[in-house]
Amino acid sequence: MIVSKSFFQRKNVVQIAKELLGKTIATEIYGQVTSGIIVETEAYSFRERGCHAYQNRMTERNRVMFEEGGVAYVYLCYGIHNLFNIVTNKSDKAEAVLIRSLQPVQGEDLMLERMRTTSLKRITSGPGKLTKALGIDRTHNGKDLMTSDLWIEEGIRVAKKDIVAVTRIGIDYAGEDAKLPWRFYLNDNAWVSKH
DNA sequence: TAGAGGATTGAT
DNA sequence: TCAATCCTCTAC
Repeated sequence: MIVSKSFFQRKNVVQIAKELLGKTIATEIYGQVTSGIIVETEAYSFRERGCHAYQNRMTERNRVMFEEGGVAYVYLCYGIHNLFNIVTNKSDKAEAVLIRSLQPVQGEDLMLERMRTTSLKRITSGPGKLTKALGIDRTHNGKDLMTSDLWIEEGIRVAKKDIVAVTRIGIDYAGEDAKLPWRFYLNDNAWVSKH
């Protein structure tokens, strides 16, 4: 079952980041489906410095963060990697959840081909890697997540005790906000990004 | 319009 | 520990 817009348009981005663990993200490109279970996420809000939209600063890049929840925010990081976020909350409340790691479910062969490797190990364990494995790039920026080529589905049930909350990665510049425990992952899951 | 740097990754 | 790599943002 596809996750509906109302799920993403709720106010609490941290809660949504937690609840996304266990759900499935899928793409269909040239008729070929690849998908994976979300095992690691991070929350971002206009209220804190780690966020591109901190203090409601809108730029050409982060414009879609100000749209209604349920669309994709994809941007290029370090000139090399596409990072995939799900925009949440109502319009003009710029919040999003970064998807950091997946556990492959469907289309493994195609993922291996895209990653130019023969081992499934760690193939989607990292925000830059999972976009490449699923074929997500900036052409998906602003796309509605209920469409036929990029969507979120219900997945596995996750127990609260299996969710670990820690600080986010790569936002040292955010000062005190870098200490927020807004990164979530499934305990003991082999597909979580290393760090 | 130039210059700096980044929500990363993989090799050394 | 460091380079790859290029787009975005800021300041001039």
